[in-house]
Amino acid sequence: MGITIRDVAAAAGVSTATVSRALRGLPNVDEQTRLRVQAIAAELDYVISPSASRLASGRTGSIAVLTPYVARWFFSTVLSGVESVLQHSGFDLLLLSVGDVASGPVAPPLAPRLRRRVDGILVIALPPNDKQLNEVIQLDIPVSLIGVDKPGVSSVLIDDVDAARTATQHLINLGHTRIGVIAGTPQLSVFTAEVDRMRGFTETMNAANIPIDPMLESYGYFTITGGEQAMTALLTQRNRPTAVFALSDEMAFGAMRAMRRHGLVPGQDISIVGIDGHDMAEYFDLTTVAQPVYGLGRLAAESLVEQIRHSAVDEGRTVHLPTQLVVRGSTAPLIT
Amino acid sequence: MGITIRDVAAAAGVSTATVSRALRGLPNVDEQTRLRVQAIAAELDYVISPSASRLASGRTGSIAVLTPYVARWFFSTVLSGVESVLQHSGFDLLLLSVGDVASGPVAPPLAPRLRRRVDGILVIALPPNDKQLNEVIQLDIPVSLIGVDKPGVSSVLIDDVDAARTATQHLINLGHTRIGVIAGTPQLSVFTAEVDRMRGFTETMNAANIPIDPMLESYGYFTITGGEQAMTALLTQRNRPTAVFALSDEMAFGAMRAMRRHGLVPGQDISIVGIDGHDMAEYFDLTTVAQPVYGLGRLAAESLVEQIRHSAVDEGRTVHLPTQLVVRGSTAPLIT
DNA sequence: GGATTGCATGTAACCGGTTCACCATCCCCG
DNA sequence: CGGGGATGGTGAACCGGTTACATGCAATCC
Repeated sequence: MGITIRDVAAAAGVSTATVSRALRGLPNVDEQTRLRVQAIAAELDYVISPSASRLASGRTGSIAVLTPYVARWFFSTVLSGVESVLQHSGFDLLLLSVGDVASGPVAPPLAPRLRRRVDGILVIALPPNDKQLNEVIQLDIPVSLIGVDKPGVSSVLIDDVDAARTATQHLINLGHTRIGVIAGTPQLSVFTAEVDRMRGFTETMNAANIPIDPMLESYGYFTITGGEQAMTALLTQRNRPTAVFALSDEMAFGAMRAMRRHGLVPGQDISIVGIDGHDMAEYFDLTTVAQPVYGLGRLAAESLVEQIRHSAVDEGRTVHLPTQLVVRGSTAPLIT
Repeated sequence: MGITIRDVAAAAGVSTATVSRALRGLPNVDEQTRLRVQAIAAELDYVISPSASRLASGRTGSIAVLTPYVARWFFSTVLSGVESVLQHSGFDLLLLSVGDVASGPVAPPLAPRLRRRVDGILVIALPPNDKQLNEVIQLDIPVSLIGVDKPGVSSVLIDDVDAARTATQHLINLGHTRIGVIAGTPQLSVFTAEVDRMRGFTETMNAANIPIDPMLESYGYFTITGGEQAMTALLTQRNRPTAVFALSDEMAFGAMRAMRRHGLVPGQDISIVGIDGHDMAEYFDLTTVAQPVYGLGRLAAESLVEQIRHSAVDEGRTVHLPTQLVVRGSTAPLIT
């Protein structure tokens, strides 16, 4: 039903081979011819058939984005960055949600949904030992990870140790010594970010010769309500912290709410700092170590596209993007 | 390089035609044969080539989702619902962001990115007269809208007039008569939701014989900071409202912040109600008329898939999903 | 001046499925 | 027992591009 390349070729008085070359900007086409072909293609409202092109060339022109959540801030923001790049790259963006938590009881297996279907895969923050992630890596398609690190696979993320160091040092610089921490889970999860952020905290405390009170460690499971409960636990200590480092902004939000419930004003009675640079952090006046989430997505997409275009086997390069301490009202000097 | 249907056919001792039918569950295949073919296909780790299949069949097996924003709550939540359906439907989900605001100065034209490329299109909350939306509708591909209404195009959304009625009536029932409203824009935008919600407000006020004070109408442009400014404007009136209806939850969040800045406690000093059922509404203890955002995405995806499968020309059906008033601490009876 | 090189273009064999026309059985029934 | 239908299966012509190879021709080289 549609216009085919043969129609264009006939109208232009050339062969289909020439049309194909002309429209794709390949060399060895006379500039005059190219212009004529382009003009006729436009006039005929010709659109190349992706299926035919893919079948013949073996390239799919698509990149898959795998994410455990579609609607959560971090993930959707990364996705947004990815999309902004792919939009102009000529690659189609296939969105797949994965992971146990995601929709539906049992997600269909990934391999058939990816093989012969995409030229590259971007994975957002799947734990480095995730079963599905390993499945994807076996596929022998270029893969780039976002927000996690895994040996042998290229990835884009922040230096989480450093980010935690910055946050902790900020509290120390303000004169705090009784510093609580809202971690993720009691037994450090397999997640690199969590492990690294805890390490940054510990290292910095040690370097400053400040004792870490195990009673001031609480767990917020990276959710708002978790953070609220964790802070509540900290507040019921006989000897409260004067400052708290939350491993993520969302947990910090919850913590701030807990403070208010207890009649405390964040930044005034207790200082709190988070990590992430969440959209709402400004609204909450939360001091945070911001990571360029959108930028992570952009950079990962850009480098994957390059990798595919040049079929460069950029295997395993890890790129760290810089973070930035954003000081707001939730942290203040210790009043003695 | 990959295994082709011919390999499977050879191994099973049948023709490619039979393999094709067997694997796709078409009739006229002996059950024994089907099982044998399936077993061999599995054993050979055969994956059908989508490009070849698409080229031959003319079906693309893909659905495009067009959205002006990827990372905003409403849009990403709808997207999540859509994804949860498509994941099990066998359709690939192509994500395209569109609209002026989106990434990049000039978005590439849509038609070439959609024609011959998708079997159906889902559009999230594009204004009904949007240029790109009209462009998409011209394409003669099944289209379903989410969150907006447009004559002749099927759509899934809530009854915005009714939602606003519910919110307003809730305030009236609590005894309030001096009711402010935080609208979107001064000149009602082309957006149906905005127009309808204002209508619901006006109608309900009129029905209750409560005068609408033009001084108590303010504009928040559907953003948090906009809502904050709008509320600030209302608070600087000589005669403050005792209750405020915000057309969206995000504007309500901003409004609540403005209240706190003025030393007022939402629900105690001034009641406020929003519309949306935003994720954070519970956190803010905001009374709201919740819409099933995730469900909108699911339903739209399901009906589009059905439409494509049966090539039913379900032209123009509008489905309204129910909303629910969720009463929280931000609204309370008027204290006289 | 004949051979070589380089460029623009044409020819046609793919890519890997889908599907239509057609055939062979086998069964049922008058 | 012969004809009419199902049923299960085959062969091959597509689908619409891409690309290796061949060709023609003018410019360049020794």
